[in-house]
Amino acid sequence: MRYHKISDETIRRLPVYLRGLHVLAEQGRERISSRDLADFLGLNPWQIRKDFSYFGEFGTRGVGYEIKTLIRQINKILRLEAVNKAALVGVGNLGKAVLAYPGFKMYGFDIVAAFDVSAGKIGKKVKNIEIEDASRIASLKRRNIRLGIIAVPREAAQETADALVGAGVKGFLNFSPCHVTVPRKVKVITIDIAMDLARLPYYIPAN
Amino acid sequence: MRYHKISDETIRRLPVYLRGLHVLAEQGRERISSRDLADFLGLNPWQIRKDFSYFGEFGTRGVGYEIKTLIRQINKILRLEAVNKAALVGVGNLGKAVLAYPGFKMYGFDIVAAFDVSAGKIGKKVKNIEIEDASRIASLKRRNIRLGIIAVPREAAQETADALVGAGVKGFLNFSPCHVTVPRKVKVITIDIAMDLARLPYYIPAN
DNA sequence: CTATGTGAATTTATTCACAGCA
DNA sequence: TGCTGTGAATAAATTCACATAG
Repeated sequence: MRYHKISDETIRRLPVYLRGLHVLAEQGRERISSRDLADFLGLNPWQIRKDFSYFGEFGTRGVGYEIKTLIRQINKILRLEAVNKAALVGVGNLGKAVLAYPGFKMYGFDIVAAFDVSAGKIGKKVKNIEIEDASRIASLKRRNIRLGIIAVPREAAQETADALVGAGVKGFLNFSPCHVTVPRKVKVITIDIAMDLARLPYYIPAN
Repeated sequence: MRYHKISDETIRRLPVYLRGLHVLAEQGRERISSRDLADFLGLNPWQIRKDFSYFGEFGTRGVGYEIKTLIRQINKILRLEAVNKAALVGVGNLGKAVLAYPGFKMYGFDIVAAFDVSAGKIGKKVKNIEIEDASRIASLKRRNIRLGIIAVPREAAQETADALVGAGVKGFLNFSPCHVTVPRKVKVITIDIAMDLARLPYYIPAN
């Protein structure tokens, strides 16, 4: 294997592989071929082999890939080996759903703090996490929390992002439907569920 | 302008443009240049001009684009001109957040039905929508609902997808963390919020 | 004989650079 | 002069095809 910078598209697919591999591991499966994995994930075998080849040779010719090895390697590439602590800002409907979402654990995420501006929510507990005043976001720095999740109304998104960046947060998921400006070094991934729905009618025949 | 099949990447960006243009329109702005729009959205001007050029010439050289015209044209391309009715399956935490999410209205979506399997939920109302028994999904056919949103646990995702397809649903958002198999003609867009969070640590410097 | 790993070919997407219109 | 619209150039991603290892 030669050196390659792993492309963003490959990085985007790694969690997809990881998700599928975890399901297969739970089912007690130990090995899988690129073809079977492709069928399971709805992708194609070349893509999978090419992606895997970017970060090493883990398969056995004539046999396939060992699932545990793959999981370990992908976790390593994505830096998911240690637990990643994250903070949520905005405990509305979406924020609560995020707190309750069971899927983060598989990737080693732990949401350990939650903030809101509403006096009615501050001090209450949701999923065993006490909601703190959003003005205390700065405390994330000494708590060594480097990931954030923004689930506030659009108008408050930029100031929330600024506060998180000020608190030393290095990357966050932004559920607010707008672009937020951050320093070059900070990574933002924006999710807008309505936007994804919005391109569905395009793909549907007129009648 | 010559004929071009509009690429999937361009289609993916159209809702982003739409979202920004709506905000600008609300602010009372009437015209905008590709450069200013690019700054506002965190994209670059060439991309925007190229994308717009795929479906017509709407700008005025030396001036820019009229916001209302752009909104109308993008809505037309994405088939968002008429109201699109949608049905939700799975009224858990995420499902409730989806029902309460205000962002769908901008794109002309109206969630008009909700289903769940839990006896404790059936018959109750959430956001003015009565939760129906999931076994009644077939009724979507005569109600002429062609879009679905799946927010059920992974184990139930495939059977839910099958039920929706059986009820004539042509496309759906899948929030369940797995691939679902559907006929060629049906479009599925999968959103897994944990997967997006999972690629964040990769982009964050080790320390 | 099977399934990986990977250069090469192809396709697709982005960026550039500038002609042309207001 | 300012900004659009778009071919051409570049870059990136996907797909193929097959040599190679077990």
